[in-house]
Amino acid sequence: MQSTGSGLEQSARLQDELVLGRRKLSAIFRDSPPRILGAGVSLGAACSSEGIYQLRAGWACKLRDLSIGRRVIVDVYLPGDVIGLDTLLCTRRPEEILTLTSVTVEAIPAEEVLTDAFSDRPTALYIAWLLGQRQRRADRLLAAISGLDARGRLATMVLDFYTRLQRRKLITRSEYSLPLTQIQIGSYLGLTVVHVNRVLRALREERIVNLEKHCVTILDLARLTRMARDRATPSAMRASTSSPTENALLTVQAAD
Amino acid sequence: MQSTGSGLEQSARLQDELVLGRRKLSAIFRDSPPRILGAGVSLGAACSSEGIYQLRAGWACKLRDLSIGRRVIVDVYLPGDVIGLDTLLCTRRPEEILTLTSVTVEAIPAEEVLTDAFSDRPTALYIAWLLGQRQRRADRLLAAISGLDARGRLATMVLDFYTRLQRRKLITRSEYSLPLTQIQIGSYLGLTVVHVNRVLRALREERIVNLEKHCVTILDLARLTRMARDRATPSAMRASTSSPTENALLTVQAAD
DNA sequence: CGATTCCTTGAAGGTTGTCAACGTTGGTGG
DNA sequence: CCACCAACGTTGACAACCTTCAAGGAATCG
Repeated sequence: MQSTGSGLEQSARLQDELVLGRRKLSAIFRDSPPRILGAGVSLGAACSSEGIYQLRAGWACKLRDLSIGRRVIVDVYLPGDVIGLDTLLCTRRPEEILTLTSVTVEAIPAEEVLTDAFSDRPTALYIAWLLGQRQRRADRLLAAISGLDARGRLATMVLDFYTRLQRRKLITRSEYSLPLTQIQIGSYLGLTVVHVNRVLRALREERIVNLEKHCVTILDLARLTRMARDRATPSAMRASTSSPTENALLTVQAAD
Repeated sequence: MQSTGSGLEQSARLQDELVLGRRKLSAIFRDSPPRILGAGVSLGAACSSEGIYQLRAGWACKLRDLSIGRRVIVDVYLPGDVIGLDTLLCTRRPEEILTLTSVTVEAIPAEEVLTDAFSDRPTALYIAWLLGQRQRRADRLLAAISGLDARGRLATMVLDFYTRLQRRKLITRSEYSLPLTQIQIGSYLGLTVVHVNRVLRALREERIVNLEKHCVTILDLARLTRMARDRATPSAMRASTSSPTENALLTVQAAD
């Protein structure tokens, strides 16, 4: 607000409201009986009614068709994630969610979300926050696929799941279970199975990260982080000494 | 849904509410004086207060850092688009929006969005719809970059802007102005300038699409659409005759 | 145990990136 | 008006990365 000094106070109130919204949404979720589904089934087919879901246990992913017969994984959901908010208000194209493991989910029918959740300000705010969070995940993945090579993408993925699991207190050590097959990893990162396999072997031999039998062990967090940031290009150091003509996007930014 | 017959009626009411929400949000936007900015400036720097924006004219894009010195374009905004909703509730990391042309924008300060917009149900619904729309844009781009070669990505981009402009009645013929430089196109599609240039020349020579001097002319819509769907792989036709062992993601889907 | 999927590895080839150089454009100031 | 400069566009040669194709081994499930 324009009234000076209220910034911090408002920010704290926003936090409180978001926490309240989360509690309220969780309460609605708990009203529905939790369902248990096997691995490799479609959420839409399993739960007849449209709506949103929350994973209580297990992993799932969102698929998107490229053409007939070709589909890509565009998002991966971990325990605790809320699924389906982004397509709730989209009339056409029902989203396709696939379970990666056996899962337990709670669901809220679409109508109930519209009537109950959006009428309540804190809940609506929390939903918007969840949507923003999913968007940031998508942007991060997009940037990784668009700008990094296979090693960088794999490093990004491993670190992303690592931090998300850690933030939810689902792991403590630098080791976690990754239910994706190599085929699915390839579909998620825009690579072929063959190449995923090769790069994983290289990372294991270099003792950076071990990914075997659906189990990830981070061996060298520092190098892994560096790989997810920089591209392994020999000319990277030349950037500092490069002539006054630099990258355009950089230049425009520098003009700021 | 479970109450018979009310499905259609509810869906119609939802549409009405979204239209109402759009009108209300537009009204708030119009309360602010429109600003005119030059090309290549940061929205955040130009408008001191945090908040959301609506483009009335001109193009802009959202940048994301990969590492120091490397940034990619993760979204492109056209006239009419609302910007900044996804980071509104994200405390850290102010987003970086860059104008691609000179633009006129209207802004709503963050506090005002939180107090006014979210307290009103239709407006909150419309904001959620906008967030979902942006998410679908991101997913589409992600799928294209992850699964298509350079030709397919360029085709997807050209078609995407085409349909978005058309839907807003900003163009009628199959021709529009594209303010992105080839460098920026590369940054958006995960390609280098050199390669973007080569592929554009090929597409021009094949009389599929002409992209020159920031002006796009679609010459063969059918082939362009096909390129954005399928990957130009000689083995694509083998899929139909391929052995019982198909792609895993396909199989899981077929099991549904 | 068979069957299916997944994992693994090699060889070959295509797509894309890198490097380097030059042409083009648009803006600025002498 | 022209020279100059910076950013952008264009092209060629070469290398790196990644995919495709093929085949065999390992794991999983009924």
